[in-house]
Amino acid sequence: MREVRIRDTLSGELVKLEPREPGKVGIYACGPTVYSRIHVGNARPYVVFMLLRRFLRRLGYEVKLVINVTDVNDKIYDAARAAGVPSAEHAAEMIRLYEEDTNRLGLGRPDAEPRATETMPEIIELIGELIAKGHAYESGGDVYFRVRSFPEYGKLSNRDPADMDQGEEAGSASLKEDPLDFALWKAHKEGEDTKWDSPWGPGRPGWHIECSAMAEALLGADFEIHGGGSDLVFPHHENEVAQSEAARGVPLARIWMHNGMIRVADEKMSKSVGNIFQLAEALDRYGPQPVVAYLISGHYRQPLEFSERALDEAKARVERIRNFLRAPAQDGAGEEDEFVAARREAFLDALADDFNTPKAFAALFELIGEANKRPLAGARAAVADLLPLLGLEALLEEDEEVDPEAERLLAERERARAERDFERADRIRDELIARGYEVRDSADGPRLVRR
RNA sequence: GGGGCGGUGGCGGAGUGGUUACGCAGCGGACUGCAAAACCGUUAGGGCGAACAGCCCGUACGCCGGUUCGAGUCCGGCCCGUCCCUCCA
Repeated sequence: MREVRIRDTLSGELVKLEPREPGKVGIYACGPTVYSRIHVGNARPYVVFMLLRRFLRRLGYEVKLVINVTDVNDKIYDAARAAGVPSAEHAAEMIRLYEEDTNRLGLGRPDAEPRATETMPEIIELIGELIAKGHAYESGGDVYFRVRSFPEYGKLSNRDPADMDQGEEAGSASLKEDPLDFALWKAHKEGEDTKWDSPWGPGRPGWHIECSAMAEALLGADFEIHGGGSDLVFPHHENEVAQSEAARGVPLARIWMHNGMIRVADEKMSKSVGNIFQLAEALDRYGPQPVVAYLISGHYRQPLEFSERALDEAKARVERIRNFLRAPAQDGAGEEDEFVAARREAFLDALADDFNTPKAFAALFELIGEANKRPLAGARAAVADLLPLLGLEALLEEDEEVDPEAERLLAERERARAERDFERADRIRDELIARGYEVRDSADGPRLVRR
Protein backbone atom coordinates (compact mmCIF):
# COMPACT_ATOMS: atom_id res chain seq x y z
CA MET A 1 0.00 0.00 0.00
CA ARG A 2 1.23 3.49 -0.85
CA GLU A 3 2.75 5.20 2.18
CA VAL A 4 0.74 8.20 3.35
CA ARG A 5 2.33 11.01 5.31
CA ILE A 6 0.53 13.78 7.12
CA ARG A 7 1.91 16.82 8.90
CA ASP A 8 1.14 16.34 12.57
CA THR A 9 0.58 19.49 14.60
CA LEU A 10 1.63 17.85 17.85
CA SER A 11 5.06 16.70 16.73
CA GLY A 12 5.39 19.29 13.99
CA GLU A 13 6.60 16.57 11.70
CA LEU A 14 5.49 14.62 8.70
CA VAL A 15 4.13 11.44 10.20
CA LYS A 16 3.50 8.14 8.49
CA LEU A 17 -0.08 7.00 8.71
CA GLU A 18 0.14 3.87 10.83
CA PRO A 19 -3.30 2.62 11.82
CA ARG A 20 -4.01 0.69 14.99
CA GLU A 21 -5.45 -2.04 12.86
CA PRO A 22 -3.80 -2.45 9.48
CA GLY A 23 -5.94 -1.08 6.70
CA LYS A 24 -8.43 0.72 8.95
CA VAL A 25 -8.48 4.47 9.51
CA GLY A 26 -10.66 6.54 11.80
CA ILE A 27 -10.89 10.28 11.21
CA TYR A 28 -12.61 12.86 13.38
CA ALA A 29 -12.96 16.41 12.14
CA CYS A 30 -14.52 19.23 14.11
CA GLY A 31 -17.60 20.54 12.39
CA PRO A 32 -19.54 23.74 12.88
CA THR A 33 -21.43 25.15 15.80
CA VAL A 34 -24.87 25.57 14.37
CA TYR A 35 -25.97 29.01 15.41
CA SER A 36 -25.96 30.48 11.90
CA ARG A 37 -25.53 29.39 8.33
CA ILE A 38 -22.03 28.21 7.45
CA HIS A 39 -19.60 30.32 5.44
CA VAL A 40 -16.92 29.42 2.93
CA GLY A 41 -14.31 29.06 5.67
CA ASN A 42 -16.40 26.46 7.47
CA ALA A 43 -16.59 24.47 4.25
CA ARG A 44 -12.85 24.03 3.96
CA PRO A 45 -12.38 21.26 6.53
CA TYR A 46 -15.54 19.59 5.26
CA VAL A 47 -14.09 19.41 1.74
CA VAL A 48 -10.57 18.51 2.82
CA PHE A 49 -11.62 15.65 5.05
CA MET A 50 -14.29 14.32 2.71
CA LEU A 51 -11.66 14.17 -0.03
CA LEU A 52 -9.05 12.69 2.27
CA ARG A 53 -11.53 9.91 2.99
CA ARG A 54 -11.92 9.27 -0.75
CA PHE A 55 -8.20 9.15 -1.26
CA LEU A 56 -7.58 6.74 1.59
CA ARG A 57 -10.38 4.51 0.34
CA ARG A 58 -8.86 4.62 -3.10
CA LEU A 59 -5.65 3.30 -1.55
CA GLY A 60 -7.62 0.44 -0.06
CA TYR A 61 -8.13 1.64 3.49
CA GLU A 62 -11.37 1.09 5.28
CA VAL A 63 -12.18 4.61 6.47
CA LYS A 64 -14.65 5.95 8.97
CA LEU A 65 -15.00 9.72 8.90
CA VAL A 66 -16.79 11.50 11.71
CA ILE A 67 -17.69 15.18 11.48
CA ASN A 68 -19.60 16.41 14.48
CA VAL A 69 -22.11 19.16 14.96
CA THR A 70 -22.07 21.29 18.09
CA ASP A 71 -25.71 21.92 18.81
CA VAL A 72 -25.71 23.30 22.33
CA ASN A 73 -23.74 26.42 23.13
CA ASP A 74 -24.11 30.03 24.30
CA LYS A 75 -24.21 31.40 20.78
CA ILE A 76 -27.09 29.11 19.91
CA TYR A 77 -29.01 30.27 22.96
CA ASP A 78 -28.34 33.88 21.99
CA ALA A 79 -29.31 33.42 18.35
CA ALA A 80 -32.48 31.53 19.25
CA ARG A 81 -33.46 34.18 21.75
CA ALA A 82 -32.92 36.89 19.14
CA ALA A 83 -35.04 34.92 16.67
CA GLY A 84 -37.69 34.23 19.29
CA VAL A 85 -37.63 30.46 18.85
CA PRO A 86 -36.64 27.61 21.16
CA SER A 87 -32.90 26.93 20.96
CA ALA A 88 -33.41 23.31 19.99
CA GLU A 89 -35.58 24.43 17.12
CA HIS A 90 -33.03 26.99 15.99
CA ALA A 91 -30.25 24.41 16.10
CA ALA A 92 -32.36 21.91 14.16
CA GLU A 93 -33.03 24.47 11.46
CA MET A 94 -29.35 25.40 11.21
CA ILE A 95 -28.41 21.73 10.96
CA ARG A 96 -30.90 21.36 8.13
CA LEU A 97 -29.30 24.28 6.30
CA TYR A 98 -25.81 22.99 7.03
CA GLU A 99 -26.68 19.66 5.49
CA GLU A 100 -28.38 21.32 2.56
CA ASP A 101 -25.40 23.58 1.87
CA THR A 102 -22.76 20.88 2.22
CA ASN A 103 -24.83 18.45 0.15
CA ARG A 104 -24.62 20.91 -2.69
CA LEU A 105 -20.84 20.42 -2.77
CA GLY A 106 -21.60 17.01 -4.21
CA LEU A 107 -19.18 15.13 -1.99
CA GLY A 108 -21.59 12.98 -0.03
CA ARG A 109 -21.90 12.79 3.75
CA PRO A 110 -19.47 11.73 6.46
CA ASP A 111 -19.96 8.28 7.95
CA ALA A 112 -21.22 9.76 11.19
CA GLU A 113 -22.36 13.24 12.20
CA PRO A 114 -22.82 13.05 15.93
CA ARG A 115 -24.37 15.84 17.97
CA ALA A 116 -23.47 16.93 21.44
CA THR A 117 -27.08 16.68 22.60
CA GLU A 118 -27.21 13.02 21.54
CA THR A 119 -24.02 12.05 23.30
CA MET A 120 -24.91 12.98 26.88
CA PRO A 121 -24.37 9.55 28.52
CA GLU A 122 -20.87 9.30 27.05
CA ILE A 123 -20.04 12.88 28.02
CA ILE A 124 -21.23 12.36 31.59
CA GLU A 125 -19.34 9.09 31.87
CA LEU A 126 -16.12 10.76 30.69
CA ILE A 127 -16.49 13.63 33.13
CA GLY A 128 -17.17 11.15 35.92
CA GLU A 129 -13.96 9.32 35.09
CA LEU A 130 -11.99 12.56 35.22
CA ILE A 131 -13.41 13.41 38.64
CA ALA A 132 -12.67 9.89 39.89
CA LYS A 133 -9.06 10.23 38.81
CA GLY A 134 -8.65 13.64 40.38
CA HIS A 135 -8.37 15.51 37.06
CA ALA A 136 -11.65 17.34 37.52
CA TYR A 137 -13.75 18.75 40.32
CA GLU A 138 -17.29 19.89 40.89
CA SER A 139 -17.83 23.46 41.97
CA GLY A 140 -21.22 25.05 42.41
CA GLY A 141 -22.89 22.79 39.86
CA ASP A 142 -20.10 23.28 37.33
CA VAL A 143 -17.34 20.78 36.70
CA TYR A 144 -13.86 21.94 35.76
CA PHE A 145 -10.83 20.21 34.39
CA ARG A 146 -7.82 20.64 36.66
CA VAL A 147 -5.21 21.74 34.16
CA ARG A 148 -2.33 21.50 36.66
CA SER A 149 -3.08 17.81 37.09
CA PHE A 150 -1.99 17.12 33.53
CA PRO A 151 1.69 18.02 33.30
CA GLU A 152 1.76 17.76 29.54
CA TYR A 153 -0.88 20.44 29.13
CA GLY A 154 0.22 22.72 26.28
CA LYS A 155 2.01 20.09 24.22
CA LEU A 156 -0.28 20.33 21.22
CA SER A 157 -0.22 24.10 20.86
CA ASN A 158 3.36 24.32 22.10
CA ARG A 159 2.64 26.52 25.07
CA ASP A 160 3.88 26.46 28.59
CA PRO A 161 1.02 26.89 31.09
CA ALA A 162 3.44 28.83 33.27
CA ASP A 163 3.66 31.49 30.57
CA MET A 164 -0.03 31.75 30.06
CA ASP A 165 -1.94 34.81 31.03
CA GLN A 166 -3.51 34.07 34.35
CA GLY A 167 -5.43 37.26 34.78
CA GLU A 168 -8.82 36.56 36.24
CA GLU A 169 -11.78 37.81 34.23
CA ALA A 170 -12.68 41.13 35.69
CA GLY A 171 -15.69 41.30 37.94
CA SER A 172 -16.62 37.65 37.98
CA ALA A 173 -15.93 35.63 41.06
CA SER A 174 -14.71 32.38 39.60
CA LEU A 175 -15.68 28.93 40.71
CA LYS A 176 -12.37 27.65 39.38
CA GLU A 177 -9.47 26.54 41.51
CA ASP A 178 -7.15 27.94 38.89
CA PRO A 179 -7.77 30.39 36.05
CA LEU A 180 -6.33 27.87 33.59
CA ASP A 181 -9.04 25.33 34.37
CA PHE A 182 -11.80 24.94 31.84
CA ALA A 183 -15.41 23.87 32.13
CA LEU A 184 -16.46 20.29 31.44
CA TRP A 185 -19.98 20.79 32.68
CA LYS A 186 -21.91 24.04 33.06
CA ALA A 187 -24.73 24.31 35.57
CA HIS A 188 -28.05 25.34 34.13
CA LYS A 189 -28.58 29.10 34.08
CA GLU A 190 -31.63 31.26 34.04
CA GLY A 191 -32.84 31.83 30.48
CA GLU A 192 -31.37 28.66 28.99
CA ASP A 193 -34.21 26.59 27.60
CA THR A 194 -32.44 23.24 27.49
CA LYS A 195 -30.76 21.22 30.21
CA TRP A 196 -29.67 17.67 30.96
CA ASP A 197 -29.54 15.82 34.24
CA SER A 198 -26.17 14.84 35.61
CA PRO A 199 -24.64 13.71 38.89
CA TRP A 200 -23.69 17.38 39.41
CA GLY A 201 -27.14 18.71 38.78
CA PRO A 202 -28.91 19.93 35.66
CA GLY A 203 -26.81 21.65 33.05
CA ARG A 204 -25.02 21.10 29.79
CA PRO A 205 -21.58 20.04 28.61
CA GLY A 206 -18.68 22.39 27.98
CA TRP A 207 -17.50 22.78 24.46
CA HIS A 208 -14.37 20.63 24.55
CA ILE A 209 -15.64 17.54 26.32
CA GLU A 210 -18.26 16.76 23.69
CA CYS A 211 -15.62 16.16 21.00
CA SER A 212 -13.56 13.89 23.21
CA ALA A 213 -16.66 11.89 24.05
CA MET A 214 -18.02 11.69 20.51
CA ALA A 215 -14.67 10.81 18.96
CA GLU A 216 -14.01 8.11 21.48
CA ALA A 217 -17.53 6.70 21.26
CA LEU A 218 -17.40 6.38 17.48
CA LEU A 219 -13.73 5.69 16.80
CA GLY A 220 -12.24 4.43 20.04
CA ALA A 221 -9.20 5.92 21.76
CA ASP A 222 -5.90 6.33 19.94
CA PHE A 223 -7.64 6.69 16.59
CA GLU A 224 -5.72 7.75 13.51
CA ILE A 225 -6.46 11.35 12.51
CA HIS A 226 -8.08 14.22 14.35
CA GLY A 227 -8.62 17.35 12.30
CA GLY A 228 -10.17 20.76 12.11
CA GLY A 229 -9.35 24.38 11.55
CA SER A 230 -6.07 25.73 12.85
CA ASP A 231 -7.98 28.18 15.03
CA LEU A 232 -9.07 25.19 17.10
CA VAL A 233 -5.58 24.10 18.11
CA PHE A 234 -5.85 26.18 21.23
CA PRO A 235 -7.81 25.84 23.39
CA HIS A 236 -10.23 23.36 21.87
CA HIS A 237 -7.91 20.59 20.76
CA GLU A 238 -5.41 21.21 23.51
CA ASN A 239 -8.21 20.58 25.98
CA GLU A 240 -9.35 17.50 24.13
CA VAL A 241 -5.83 16.12 24.30
CA ALA A 242 -5.66 16.81 28.03
CA GLN A 243 -9.03 15.48 29.10
CA SER A 244 -8.96 12.34 26.95
CA GLU A 245 -5.45 11.38 27.85
CA ALA A 246 -5.99 12.16 31.51
CA ALA A 247 -9.10 9.99 31.59
CA ARG A 248 -7.92 7.06 29.51
CA GLY A 249 -4.18 7.02 29.80
CA VAL A 250 -3.68 6.87 26.05
CA PRO A 251 -3.56 9.67 23.47
CA LEU A 252 -6.87 10.53 21.85
CA ALA A 253 -5.50 10.55 18.31
CA ARG A 254 -2.28 9.67 16.51
CA ILE A 255 -2.16 12.56 14.06
CA TRP A 256 -3.48 16.08 14.51
CA MET A 257 -4.21 17.59 11.12
CA HIS A 258 -5.18 21.25 10.87
CA ASN A 259 -6.31 23.29 7.91
CA GLY A 260 -5.46 26.95 7.43
CA MET A 261 -7.93 29.79 7.51
CA ILE A 262 -9.76 31.38 4.61
CA ARG A 263 -8.89 35.05 4.59
CA VAL A 264 -10.56 38.11 3.23
CA ALA A 265 -8.28 41.06 2.62
CA ASP A 266 -5.58 39.51 4.78
CA GLU A 267 -7.91 38.83 7.65
CA LYS A 268 -9.54 35.59 8.76
CA MET A 269 -13.05 35.05 7.44
CA SER A 270 -15.01 34.93 10.62
CA LYS A 271 -18.49 35.39 11.87
CA SER A 272 -17.30 37.70 14.59
CA VAL A 273 -15.37 39.91 12.18
CA GLY A 274 -18.39 39.94 9.89
CA ASN A 275 -16.46 39.51 6.66
CA ILE A 276 -18.17 36.30 5.75
CA PHE A 277 -19.30 34.91 2.45
CA GLN A 278 -21.84 32.18 2.96
CA LEU A 279 -21.23 28.84 1.35
CA ALA A 280 -24.71 28.88 -0.19
CA GLU A 281 -23.98 32.26 -1.75
CA ALA A 282 -20.72 31.03 -3.26
CA LEU A 283 -22.46 27.94 -4.61
CA ASP A 284 -25.24 30.03 -6.14
CA ARG A 285 -22.75 32.25 -7.82
CA TYR A 286 -20.08 29.88 -9.03
CA GLY A 287 -21.52 26.37 -8.88
CA PRO A 288 -20.22 23.44 -6.86
CA GLN A 289 -17.18 22.41 -8.91
CA PRO A 290 -15.50 25.83 -8.91
CA VAL A 291 -16.10 26.18 -5.17
CA VAL A 292 -14.58 22.76 -4.46
CA ALA A 293 -11.69 23.45 -6.86
CA TYR A 294 -11.10 26.77 -5.14
CA LEU A 295 -11.05 25.22 -1.67
CA ILE A 296 -8.36 22.73 -2.67
CA SER A 297 -6.41 25.10 -4.92
CA GLY A 298 -3.88 25.67 -2.16
CA HIS A 299 -2.34 23.23 0.27
CA TYR A 300 -4.83 22.53 3.07
CA ARG A 301 -2.46 23.76 5.76
CA GLN A 302 -1.86 27.17 4.18
CA PRO A 303 -4.14 30.15 4.52
CA LEU A 304 -6.27 30.70 1.43
CA GLU A 305 -7.30 34.10 0.21
CA PHE A 306 -10.95 34.52 -0.65
CA SER A 307 -11.72 36.80 -3.56
CA GLU A 308 -13.85 36.90 -6.65
CA ARG A 309 -10.73 36.57 -8.68
CA ALA A 310 -9.72 33.40 -6.84
CA LEU A 311 -13.15 31.90 -7.51
CA ASP A 312 -13.02 33.00 -11.14
CA GLU A 313 -9.67 31.31 -11.55
CA ALA A 314 -11.00 28.14 -10.01
CA LYS A 315 -13.86 28.29 -12.45
CA ALA A 316 -11.45 28.73 -15.35
CA ARG A 317 -9.48 25.67 -14.22
CA VAL A 318 -12.65 23.64 -14.04
CA GLU A 319 -13.53 24.84 -17.53
CA ARG A 320 -10.21 23.63 -18.84
CA ILE A 321 -10.91 20.17 -17.51
CA ARG A 322 -14.44 20.29 -18.85
CA ASN A 323 -13.23 21.33 -22.31
CA PHE A 324 -10.83 18.44 -22.35
CA LEU A 325 -13.57 16.01 -21.42
CA ARG A 326 -15.95 17.17 -24.09
CA ALA A 327 -13.43 17.36 -26.88
CA PRO A 328 -13.73 14.40 -29.24
CA ALA A 329 -11.87 11.49 -27.70
CA GLN A 330 -8.39 11.13 -29.16
CA ASP A 331 -7.11 8.47 -26.86
CA GLY A 332 -6.31 6.03 -29.60
CA ALA A 333 -6.32 2.36 -28.90
CA GLY A 334 -3.96 0.14 -27.05
CA GLU A 335 -2.36 0.10 -23.67
CA GLU A 336 -2.12 3.13 -21.44
CA ASP A 337 0.67 5.42 -22.52
CA GLU A 338 3.69 5.63 -20.23
CA PHE A 339 3.21 9.36 -19.84
CA VAL A 340 -0.32 8.80 -18.60
CA ALA A 341 0.80 6.21 -16.09
CA ALA A 342 3.55 8.52 -14.84
CA ARG A 343 1.16 11.44 -14.35
CA ARG A 344 -1.29 9.23 -12.50
CA GLU A 345 1.49 8.13 -10.19
CA ALA A 346 2.57 11.74 -9.65
CA PHE A 347 -1.01 12.66 -8.83
CA LEU A 348 -1.38 9.89 -6.25
CA ASP A 349 2.07 10.55 -4.80
CA ALA A 350 1.15 14.20 -4.33
CA LEU A 351 -1.91 13.29 -2.30
CA ALA A 352 0.03 10.74 -0.30
CA ASP A 353 2.55 13.45 0.56
CA ASP A 354 0.56 15.43 3.11
CA PHE A 355 -2.47 15.61 0.85
CA ASN A 356 -0.93 18.09 -1.55
CA THR A 357 -3.92 18.92 -3.74
CA PRO A 358 -2.27 21.75 -5.75
CA LYS A 359 0.50 19.36 -6.73
CA ALA A 360 -2.09 16.76 -7.71
CA PHE A 361 -3.82 19.38 -9.83
CA ALA A 362 -0.51 20.10 -11.54
CA ALA A 363 -0.12 16.43 -12.48
CA LEU A 364 -3.65 16.37 -13.81
CA PHE A 365 -3.08 19.47 -15.93
CA GLU A 366 0.17 18.09 -17.28
CA LEU A 367 -1.79 15.08 -18.41
CA ILE A 368 -4.54 17.16 -19.96
CA GLY A 369 -2.09 19.51 -21.65
CA GLU A 370 -0.20 16.66 -23.26
CA ALA A 371 -3.37 14.88 -24.29
CA ASN A 372 -4.54 18.08 -25.96
CA LYS A 373 -1.44 17.98 -28.14
CA ARG A 374 -1.30 14.37 -29.22
CA PRO A 375 -3.33 11.21 -28.98
CA LEU A 376 -2.46 9.67 -25.65
CA ALA A 377 -3.73 6.18 -24.97
CA GLY A 378 -5.69 6.04 -21.74
CA ALA A 379 -5.57 9.78 -21.02
CA ARG A 380 -9.27 10.27 -20.84
CA ALA A 381 -9.77 7.21 -18.70
CA ALA A 382 -7.05 8.38 -16.34
CA VAL A 383 -8.64 11.81 -15.95
CA ALA A 384 -11.98 10.14 -15.29
CA ASP A 385 -10.26 7.93 -12.76
CA LEU A 386 -8.64 10.82 -10.88
CA LEU A 387 -11.34 13.49 -10.92
CA PRO A 388 -13.36 11.93 -8.09
CA LEU A 389 -10.33 12.33 -5.83
CA LEU A 390 -10.65 16.07 -6.33
CA GLY A 391 -14.39 15.99 -5.89
CA LEU A 392 -14.94 16.95 -9.51
CA GLU A 393 -16.48 13.78 -10.87
CA ALA A 394 -19.65 15.63 -11.77
CA LEU A 395 -17.75 16.98 -14.79
CA LEU A 396 -17.81 13.46 -16.20
CA GLU A 397 -21.53 13.01 -16.24
CA GLU A 398 -22.68 16.35 -17.46
CA ASP A 399 -25.79 16.27 -19.47
CA GLU A 400 -24.90 17.67 -22.85
CA GLU A 401 -28.37 17.24 -24.21
CA VAL A 402 -29.38 20.04 -26.48
CA ASP A 403 -32.95 21.13 -26.78
CA PRO A 404 -34.63 20.70 -30.20
CA GLU A 405 -35.00 24.42 -30.80
CA ALA A 406 -31.25 24.93 -30.34
CA GLU A 407 -30.59 22.06 -32.72
CA ARG A 408 -32.86 23.69 -35.25
CA LEU A 409 -31.06 27.02 -34.89
CA LEU A 410 -27.71 25.36 -35.29
CA ALA A 411 -28.84 23.70 -38.51
CA GLU A 412 -30.16 27.01 -39.72
CA ARG A 413 -26.84 28.66 -38.98
CA GLU A 414 -25.10 25.95 -40.97
CA ARG A 415 -27.37 26.64 -43.93
CA ALA A 416 -26.66 30.36 -43.66
CA ARG A 417 -22.94 29.67 -43.53
CA ALA A 418 -23.18 27.40 -46.56
CA GLU A 419 -24.84 30.28 -48.35
CA ARG A 420 -22.09 32.56 -47.02
CA ASP A 421 -24.73 34.72 -45.38
CA PHE A 422 -22.48 35.35 -42.37
CA GLU A 423 -24.56 38.18 -41.05
CA ARG A 424 -27.48 35.84 -40.57
CA ALA A 425 -25.20 33.07 -39.27
CA ASP A 426 -23.79 35.37 -36.60
CA ARG A 427 -27.23 36.56 -35.65
CA ILE A 428 -28.26 32.97 -35.05
CA ARG A 429 -25.10 32.34 -33.07
CA ASP A 430 -25.97 35.31 -30.84
CA GLU A 431 -29.39 33.86 -30.34
CA LEU A 432 -27.87 30.55 -29.30
CA ILE A 433 -25.61 32.35 -26.84
CA ALA A 434 -28.67 34.05 -25.42
CA ARG A 435 -30.17 30.60 -24.94
CA GLY A 436 -27.09 29.50 -23.04
CA TYR A 437 -25.20 27.72 -25.78
CA GLU A 438 -21.76 28.37 -27.11
CA VAL A 439 -21.03 27.29 -30.68
CA ARG A 440 -17.76 25.51 -31.33
CA ASP A 441 -16.89 24.80 -34.93
CA SER A 442 -14.46 22.09 -35.85
CA ALA A 443 -13.44 20.01 -38.80
CA ASP A 444 -16.09 17.51 -37.73
CA GLY A 445 -18.79 20.15 -37.81
CA PRO A 446 -20.24 22.42 -35.16
CA ARG A 447 -21.16 21.49 -31.63
CA LEU A 448 -23.19 23.20 -28.98
CA VAL A 449 -21.79 23.58 -25.52
CA ARG A 450 -23.82 24.67 -22.51
CA ARG A 451 -22.56 27.76 -20.77
C1' G B 1 4.98 40.01 24.90
C1' G B 2 4.76 34.34 23.99
C1' G B 3 3.84 30.24 20.50
C1' G B 4 2.80 28.45 15.40
C1' C B 5 2.85 29.23 10.10
C1' G B 6 4.38 32.02 6.08
C1' G B 7 6.87 36.10 2.52
C1' U B 8 8.05 32.62 -4.78
C1' G B 9 6.96 35.75 -11.71
C1' G B 10 1.40 40.61 -13.62
C1' C B 11 -1.94 37.37 -10.10
C1' G B 12 -2.97 32.60 -7.50
C1' G B 13 0.08 28.71 -6.00
C1' A B 14 3.60 24.01 -5.78
C1' G B 15 8.63 23.12 -4.90
C1' U B 16 13.44 21.69 1.32
C1' G B 17 20.55 21.48 -2.33
C1' G B 18 21.64 20.66 -8.95
C1' U B 19 17.61 21.61 -16.06
C1' U B 20 9.82 24.16 -17.71
C1' A B 21 5.67 23.06 -11.44
C1' C B 22 0.78 23.95 -12.56
C1' G B 23 -3.20 27.34 -13.25
C1' C B 24 -5.09 32.29 -14.32
C1' A B 25 -4.48 36.98 -16.78
C1' G B 26 -2.20 40.11 -20.76
C1' C B 27 0.06 40.43 -25.59
C1' G B 28 1.34 38.21 -30.40
C1' G B 29 0.59 34.06 -33.76
C1' A B 30 -1.71 30.02 -36.12
C1' C B 31 -6.82 28.20 -36.90
C1' U B 32 -11.71 30.46 -38.46
C1' G B 33 -15.93 33.89 -43.03
C1' C B 34 -15.49 36.17 -37.89
C1' A B 35 -15.33 33.95 -33.27
C1' A B 36 -15.12 30.14 -29.37
C1' A B 37 -12.24 25.66 -27.78
C1' A B 38 -7.61 23.38 -28.17
C1' C B 39 -2.49 24.67 -30.05
C1' C B 40 2.41 27.73 -30.64
C1' G B 41 5.23 31.90 -28.86
C1' U B 42 5.75 35.70 -25.33
C1' U B 43 5.14 38.91 -20.66
C1' A B 44 13.13 42.26 -18.22
C1' G B 45 15.99 44.05 -19.90
C1' G B 46 20.67 45.51 -21.25
C1' G B 47 25.39 45.31 -24.16
C1' C B 48 28.23 44.66 -29.03
C1' G B 49 26.21 45.28 -33.97
C1' A B 50 24.04 48.37 -40.18
C1' A B 51 20.63 44.59 -38.84
C1' C B 52 13.41 42.56 -37.94
C1' A B 53 21.32 38.25 -38.51
C1' G B 54 24.35 36.65 -34.70
C1' C B 55 26.70 36.69 -30.05
C1' C B 56 27.27 38.07 -24.77
C1' C B 57 25.47 39.33 -19.75
C1' G B 58 21.16 39.22 -16.99
C1' U B 59 16.31 37.52 -16.20
C1' A B 60 10.53 34.87 -9.61
C1' C B 61 12.21 33.32 -5.02
C1' G B 62 11.33 39.64 1.66
C1' C B 63 16.44 41.94 3.17
C1' C B 64 21.67 41.21 4.81
C1' G B 65 25.47 37.88 5.80
C1' G B 66 27.29 32.70 5.90
C1' U B 67 27.96 27.26 4.48
C1' U B 68 28.54 24.76 -0.43
C1' C B 69 31.41 23.24 -6.70
C1' G B 70 26.12 24.67 -6.54
C1' A B 71 20.99 27.84 -2.16
C1' G B 72 13.99 29.45 -3.35
C1' U B 73 15.68 25.09 -0.56
C1' C B 74 20.64 24.62 4.80
C1' C B 75 22.65 28.17 8.98
C1' G B 76 22.62 33.20 11.55
C1' G B 77 20.55 38.04 11.96
C1' C B 78 16.82 41.52 10.51
C1' C B 79 12.09 43.33 8.33
C1' C B 80 7.02 42.29 7.16
C1' G B 81 2.32 39.47 7.18
C1' U B 82 -1.02 36.09 9.36
C1' C B 83 -3.24 32.58 13.02
C1' C B 84 -3.64 31.46 18.28
C1' C B 85 -2.92 33.11 23.54
C1' U B 86 -9.77 30.35 26.73
C1' C B 87 -16.51 32.72 20.87
C1' C B 88 -14.28 30.72 16.14
C1' A B 89 -13.53 25.58 10.57
